[in-house]
Amino acid sequence: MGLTKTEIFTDLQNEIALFAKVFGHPARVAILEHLFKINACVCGDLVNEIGLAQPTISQHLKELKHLGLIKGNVEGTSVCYCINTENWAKMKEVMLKFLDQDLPKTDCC
Amino acid sequence: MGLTKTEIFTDLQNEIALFAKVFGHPARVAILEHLFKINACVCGDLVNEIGLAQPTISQHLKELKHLGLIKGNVEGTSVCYCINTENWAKMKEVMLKFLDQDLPKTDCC
DNA sequence: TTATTATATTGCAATATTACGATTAATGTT
DNA sequence: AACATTAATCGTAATATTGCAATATAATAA
Repeated sequence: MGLTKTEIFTDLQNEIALFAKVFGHPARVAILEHLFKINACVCGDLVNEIGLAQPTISQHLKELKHLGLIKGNVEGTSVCYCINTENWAKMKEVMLKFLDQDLPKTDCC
Repeated sequence: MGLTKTEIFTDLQNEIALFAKVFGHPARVAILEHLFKINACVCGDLVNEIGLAQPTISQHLKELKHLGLIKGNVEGTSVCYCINTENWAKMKEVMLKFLDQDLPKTDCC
């Protein structure tokens, strides 16, 4: 059906999946890495930086913004993007708790 | 097109996206959490534990196994699954490096 | 051998995602 | 006002994902 049955999972499980999903495309990974590298607002050059068409980048930015991981600020004709550090920290906390599970080294099978 | 242009991204960006993608579904998150909680091989009861049909669970397990995050061990008529701790640690390293980027608190926009 | 049990595979329908051309909207420039 | 620039939105085609019924496979039990 292509329709995820979110209702049978916990809120936390769905939240983890939503965050993970947004990282599940290399373009969005690249966008975020660029924003971290530049460490400032980036206006415009994301389309040049990543090799995808402008509407495609715009779509990826929308998803990142929708989850609150980046902020967009209108600056004249262009829009400047940067990491939303507060929300990034919140996301990180959730994801680290999930990833940081550990088991004794003894594999059972 | 629905076809991710992996060739324009770095290997690392694609690797991060692949790991993230597999976490991008709550059923797979739930399966992993269960395996960590039980802390042993789990035979059979994953279908009961998660509320999805057997073929669906089997498909999710296949994806997790394909990325090397879990192991399956045939035990009579059933198959027992557990976390592949080595590969989990490797994945964690990659993902932590990506998530653990930090910026000064001063938001630019 | 025949049945039983447990899991995998196949096939398919419904929905989601990715990508981009064309267009629109908003602002700045002349 | 007319034009230029930049980014968002719309529409659409191609592909991917999700979920499950039906079936196949594999091991054990009777």
